[in-house]
Amino acid sequence: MFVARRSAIRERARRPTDAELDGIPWLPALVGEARERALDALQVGEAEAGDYVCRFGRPVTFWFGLVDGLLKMTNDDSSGPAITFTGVAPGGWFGEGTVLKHEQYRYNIQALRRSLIAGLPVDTFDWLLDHSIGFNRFVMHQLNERLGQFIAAREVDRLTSPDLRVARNLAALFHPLLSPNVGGILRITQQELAYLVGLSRQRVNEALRTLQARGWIRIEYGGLRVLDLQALRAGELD
DNA sequence: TCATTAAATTGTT
DNA sequence: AACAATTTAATGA
Repeated sequence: MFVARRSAIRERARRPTDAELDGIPWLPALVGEARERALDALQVGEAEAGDYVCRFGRPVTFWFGLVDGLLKMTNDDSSGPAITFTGVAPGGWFGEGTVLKHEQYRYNIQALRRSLIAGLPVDTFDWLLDHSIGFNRFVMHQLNERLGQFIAAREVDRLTSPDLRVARNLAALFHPLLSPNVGGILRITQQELAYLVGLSRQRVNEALRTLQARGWIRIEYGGLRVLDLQALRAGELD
């Protein structure tokens, strides 16, 4: 329903299971009718690596969240090279800005690996905004945090040290509020991280070893473990 | 459950 | 970019 490969739409949306619902961080904030409406309207769909969840210029149909997998948010690459803005880890929801204004999507969301996407239709989103204080609180908090993210991203872009850029990007992926479900371990390959940060895999590999030597992370097969989130977010090297 | 094989990921040049 | 080494996943007895 809402996952497209190239231009073909694949129709495979279904109702979320209980386990998948547990991965939706704003659901506990809803009570009564609001909760019922949300449960009734929520859909989930699979996205293969490389699939687009939403594309630049398309009309807004859903507010999206990531249940499992990894996504990246990029700009429109029709007039230049693609630039990755940020990664989305499980538990993260995105697009509320454009959903609020009923505009077109201003970016692409692409799956970096097989992912499970949840979608809330815009009309349900609107209704919840009008009727649920808990929902408003979540969205407002989310907007505020995202603003902080973009300000921080400008600092990260200025960093000359690849090691620090990798560190800050990891910290962003681990953001506890936008990604509440990533407790301690982040399953991301060095190749994926390279795409995300905009460095070669070799350089990312080297950076990760530096960070590991510092005791900030521990490299594991197919992912890594964050040992010192505070250092990744603000720590200095040398 | 274990051994074998294929696939994915990491480490190096 | 290519290659080798390592780890995981899949398969079948």
